[in-house]
Amino acid sequence: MSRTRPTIHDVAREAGASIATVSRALNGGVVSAAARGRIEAAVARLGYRRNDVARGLVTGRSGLVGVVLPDLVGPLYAQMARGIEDVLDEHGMHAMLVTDHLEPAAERRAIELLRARQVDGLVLIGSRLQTAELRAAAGSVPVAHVQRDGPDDDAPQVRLDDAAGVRAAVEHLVAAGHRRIAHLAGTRRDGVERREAFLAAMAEAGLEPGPIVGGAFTEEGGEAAAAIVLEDPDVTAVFCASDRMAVGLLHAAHRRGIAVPDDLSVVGFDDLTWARYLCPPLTTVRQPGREMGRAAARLILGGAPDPTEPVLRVTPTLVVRASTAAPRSHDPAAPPRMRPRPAPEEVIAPDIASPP
Amino acid sequence: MSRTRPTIHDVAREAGASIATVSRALNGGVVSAAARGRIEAAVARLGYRRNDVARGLVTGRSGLVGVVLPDLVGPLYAQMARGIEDVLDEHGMHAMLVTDHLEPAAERRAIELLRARQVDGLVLIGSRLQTAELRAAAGSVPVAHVQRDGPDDDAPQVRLDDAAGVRAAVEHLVAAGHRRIAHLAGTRRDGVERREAFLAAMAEAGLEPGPIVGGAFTEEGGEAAAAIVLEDPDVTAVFCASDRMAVGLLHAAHRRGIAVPDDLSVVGFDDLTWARYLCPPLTTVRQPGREMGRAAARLILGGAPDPTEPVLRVTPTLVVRASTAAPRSHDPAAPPRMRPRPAPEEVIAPDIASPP
DNA sequence: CTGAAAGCGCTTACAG
DNA sequence: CTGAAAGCGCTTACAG
Repeated sequence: MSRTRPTIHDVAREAGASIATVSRALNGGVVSAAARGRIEAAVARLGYRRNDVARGLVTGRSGLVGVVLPDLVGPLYAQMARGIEDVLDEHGMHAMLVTDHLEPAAERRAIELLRARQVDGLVLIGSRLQTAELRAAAGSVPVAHVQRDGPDDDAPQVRLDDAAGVRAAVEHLVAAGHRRIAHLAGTRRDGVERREAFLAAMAEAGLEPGPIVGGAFTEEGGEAAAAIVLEDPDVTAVFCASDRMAVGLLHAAHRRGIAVPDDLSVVGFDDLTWARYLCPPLTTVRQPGREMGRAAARLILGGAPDPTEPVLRVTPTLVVRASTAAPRSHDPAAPPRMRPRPAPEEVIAPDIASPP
Repeated sequence: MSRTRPTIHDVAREAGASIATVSRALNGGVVSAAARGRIEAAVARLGYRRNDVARGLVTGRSGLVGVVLPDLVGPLYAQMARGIEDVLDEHGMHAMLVTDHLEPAAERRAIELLRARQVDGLVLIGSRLQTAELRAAAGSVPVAHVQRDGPDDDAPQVRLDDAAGVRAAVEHLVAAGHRRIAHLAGTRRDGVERREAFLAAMAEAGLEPGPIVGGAFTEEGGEAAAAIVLEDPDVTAVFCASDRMAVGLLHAAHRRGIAVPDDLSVVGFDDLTWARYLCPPLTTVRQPGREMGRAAARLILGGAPDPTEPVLRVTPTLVVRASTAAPRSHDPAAPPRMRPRPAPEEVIAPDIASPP
């Protein structure tokens, strides 16, 4: 049992062939049946495995696609990564994932690190880099974007059809009878696009938009924005630019004794895995992360992108659950809308002793 | 603008030095200040980046740790991955993540793929492989396990102190006044260990264990198991081996009109990110995934493991939320426990047309 | 402090 | 069908 792993030379010696012949046998080249047999036997006997790093050095292809994404813990990006892996797998390639936590400096570092590892392509999720910064970091490595946050250029990208999703959400609320609809808007690029789509959809419905409050795409952002929106007593529905903001809104509403959906209808955006478990289960626009990942991987593998239309749009789906309903009729005799409840308690046990 | 990336030879020529000197300059070796200056200028001018693949070939170290994990979409494993990256980062190393979706064949493939990429170590999360299978696949690459599902051997591993978590959960329920406590048990190894810990904790409390039903660690598994457990009218509390099972139980209880926590207290296990958003927010045992990942990475980087005690135990925390309360007193005049409610509706909009 | 040379483990024309 | 040779981009003793 040698300490060091067998190389192609060991196989060649064991099989009585040259390393060139072993290499050909290993890669499906033309080799006599006899030689192939001896080589396969030697490989098995030695437990030989090809060193893909050395191979990549000479072929100039690593078989790796670098993926930089904000994080893995939010289910959406993880689903995108899964979609990328789906199609890479079909091509015998693999993904190398690096997170940047939405920091441009970290994104640049991630790209350079991936480049140093000789990735054959790069999928950037939610990239914030400008065209020039990106060119400097990625050099000549092919890049495909998913829901790019920075400005477009001719790099191929897949985007959600945000406008279609927003329109479906607004139409759903309008059809239910809502007239004054507020919006919790995100400050990132897709948040801005959703906000514009919200305004367009409201105009299309012949309605004045309700209050619009911007914030981070997070629970806290949603809670802060909700505090403002809920001041307006005529608002009967809120469209949130993300599920996480919707959670914050749900909290704020609960705290103020506003019942969802009886007093207030709420629509989210993304359909994160837990959206169906919320209280009440959230009506939301589903972002098909896995498919978006698949599409991006195909853009990378597909070779030259179509320069006339580098944007591939993916269509979202409205999922109707229990957080939306018809507005309560404006009966002045109806019970007051605000009846404060205590905040939900959460206690973390100070300590659990391990057994000694 | 050359089509091909500059190599160390280009830098050497540009700087009027040998590639050996350039290499030393790049790696912090002894180099005259003058040479260093010329080399740095040349690197900047050419936009040179070291090829880490070539470097790895000669140094025999890739700077990569392979991580194989069940999936990325469940937040727990993603958190473990994040913890691994935390400490790898501190050492200038990186993780390469491959998912196996709980399939042993996929796990073996993942390990071999990672080995072909010359990873310097392997972190296996929830590995199901036997000692011999693992040895065959991993060869001489150092391995550290997290919550290994297969049998132990002398490979270093980090495990949750499942028993301590279970004990805290049971003590919490007993202290609240519960006497008949059921258990939804998982069938994986940690599920079995939690089940045994449940029996031990009940015995310690001087109580008969309530019904114990096994199932998969999933929402469906929980729902199926719940159907059986809820047949027992004396059960006032259920301890679930995972949060996902608890979700299934919550659904089943809701469908039967059993109020949580008024009629039934529920405790989960894991504290997945959304556990706090459940209806009601779930009391659960928090599994510190990120810390477990950190610990595993340290095990890999730390060199020789301690063969006398290869298991590193991590302590969980009980998080008390709103799904547990004192049992309702057994007043025969109390309203009946069962009042069926309609299942929550979920409708997926058939289609959203994209703009043409 | 510096450079020529060997070598990491492979693939790929090029002759035979 | 097969092998000797060159080379992928780097690092590292070894002399100087």
